Amino acid sequence: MTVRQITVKDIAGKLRLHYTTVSKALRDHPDISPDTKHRVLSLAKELDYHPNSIAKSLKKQATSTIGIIVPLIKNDFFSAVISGVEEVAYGRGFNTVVCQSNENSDREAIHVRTLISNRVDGVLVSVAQTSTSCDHFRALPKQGIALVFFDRVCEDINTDKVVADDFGGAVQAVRHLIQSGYKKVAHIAGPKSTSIGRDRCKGYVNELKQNKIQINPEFIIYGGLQEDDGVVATRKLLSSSTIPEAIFAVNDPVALGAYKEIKRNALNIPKDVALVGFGNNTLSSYLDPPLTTVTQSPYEQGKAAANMLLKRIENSQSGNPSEVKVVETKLIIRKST
Amino acid sequence: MTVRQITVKDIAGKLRLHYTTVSKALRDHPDISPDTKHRVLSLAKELDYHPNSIAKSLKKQATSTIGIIVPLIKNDFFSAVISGVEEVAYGRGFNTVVCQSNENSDREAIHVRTLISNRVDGVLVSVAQTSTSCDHFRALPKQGIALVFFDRVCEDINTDKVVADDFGGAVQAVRHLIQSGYKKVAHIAGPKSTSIGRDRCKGYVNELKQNKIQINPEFIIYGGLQEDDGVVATRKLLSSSTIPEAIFAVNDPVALGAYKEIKRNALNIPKDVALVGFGNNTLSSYLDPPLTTVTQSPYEQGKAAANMLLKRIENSQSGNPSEVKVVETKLIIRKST
DNA sequence: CTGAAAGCGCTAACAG
DNA sequence: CTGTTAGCGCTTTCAG
Repeated sequence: MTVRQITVKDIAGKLRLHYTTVSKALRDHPDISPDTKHRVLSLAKELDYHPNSIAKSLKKQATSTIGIIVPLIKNDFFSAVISGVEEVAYGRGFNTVVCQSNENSDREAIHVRTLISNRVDGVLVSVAQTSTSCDHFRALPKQGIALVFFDRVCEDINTDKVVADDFGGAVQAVRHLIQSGYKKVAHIAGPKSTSIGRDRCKGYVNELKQNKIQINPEFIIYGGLQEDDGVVATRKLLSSSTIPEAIFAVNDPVALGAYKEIKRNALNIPKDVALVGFGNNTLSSYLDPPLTTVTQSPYEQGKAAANMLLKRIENSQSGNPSEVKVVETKLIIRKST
Repeated sequence: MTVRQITVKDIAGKLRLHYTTVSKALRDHPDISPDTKHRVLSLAKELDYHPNSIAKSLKKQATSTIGIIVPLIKNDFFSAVISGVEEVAYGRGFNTVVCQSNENSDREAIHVRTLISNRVDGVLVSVAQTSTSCDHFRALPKQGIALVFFDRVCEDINTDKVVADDFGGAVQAVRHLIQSGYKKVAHIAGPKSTSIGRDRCKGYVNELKQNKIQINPEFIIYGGLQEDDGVVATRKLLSSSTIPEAIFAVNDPVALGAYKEIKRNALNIPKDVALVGFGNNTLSSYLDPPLTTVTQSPYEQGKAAANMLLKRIENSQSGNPSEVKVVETKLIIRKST
């Protein structure tokens, strides 16, 4: 007993009209008389007619759908970005499809392929940390699909981007540590393959130099972007010959790992080791002590990215040069420093 | 310079074959000779052919896509459910579309309509707290679209469901409080319109009765499911004539609100007021003191719900009676009690 | 104002 | 083994 869904033909049949007439009436086309429009509309409601957007998309060669690829939705930075994107997309009649890469490059490539097959009109992406190459994204522009990166971007692909001021945020964080009197400041850095990893590390190095502090290579530990990576890096730092007085972590999940490992060693934050994160994830304000960190307005980033993408979609012919939007960051000082 | 995407016809033209032959070759149909298959496949790769799933779906009258409607993805209970759903959906060749209701019944109804228009094969939903009526979901089964509820379910719609043992979990939580010596146990209850609100409240009432403790109506405060609701309810409890010795909150976000309000009043948890949540959200283990709560295996719930849904989709004709799967809950005792 | 015809890209049934 | 034909549900163009 498969239920066949109602189509324009069904309603045309009952009304003894041609189905194209019905189609026009449903779309409020000026051709059609108010009377027939009314009859069509009321029968449509009565029969519970739902237009088939599959068919419409096929005909129109456009789906009014955008894809969003993020590493992990449970990271509340990304959840907030998604909400921002939805806000503007829905407001302009677009739908969204959210895809998680799980920080996995292969999964990411599969999502790209699926989104192309589903003929989305545009894609927003924040790159997985295991994606050393960005080649799998090139298919998008090649297929005429708009592409905007946010947060973790691919520098060697020439498209619009939205990023936080990663360099500036890192500078603020490190400056605050130095001004608070910490001399031996270490950095748990993100993967060199990610833009945020590189830029935040540059900010760290730059600010130390500004303060004429010698860069100690043992104080820069490279790793991933998750909690576990913070644990591992901190273990290394705490077992080295000179223990740092303060740690600047590439992001809040990593800072959380550091936090746990520092506590596990029965050390006091900030007396023994001060700690700064990046991202202002919800969790950070609940730690004991609450974490000093850098906000990066994820909701605004999401809205900005969606607006850029829709602009590209709506005038796809224009070859405007690509834009990079940088959103402000701000240091939030709490008790961990 | 709109880029037209490659179709079967393009590759057929270059190979001087009929496009249906190409279509079959692409799908590895036994009709086609290995030689032509090979030529087709390699040209497809060379031209960067991406099959148009829109067209395929239209023809097949099936999209291999399931929709998931959740209140808020930033709640990590739901993020974890989504991951579980994705795990099984991807494994069986299905795609997912994640929709947030933002706890808003109207938004939820819009999502339902959009999903129907997009002809998804099935929908998974956890109901928004403002949805007092479930009527907007009835269109789904009526249109022949499979429907499975999880976590927050609609009891008056006859479909498959996956729920935690809400009653049992509440009983465990309250029993633990009583056994720990707390006599005056209050409950911050969820909306009566939600299944979790009702069932957890029943568990609370039941366990008090089991212990011959008089139910004090002033100790049951009804509210929503978010942090703010916990704040408001706690304010009420703390300003009443008799202050409770312990609070059982309907879920972790509400418990978090309670936690904040208790601390704001400079009261000690658990000495002045003990606190139990429900859900084991990530945050709960980081509070000070860490929160005693009830786990409900969100990842497993997601997998179970997806499996039930796919089973319905794959044998849509069979009118098997609807199933309700109950997943175990377990009390996690931390320092807040 | 309404109807007819064509086509979006694909698959399925049937013919050669 | 390959080709032909028809059609999924809709929109668009052109006739009536």
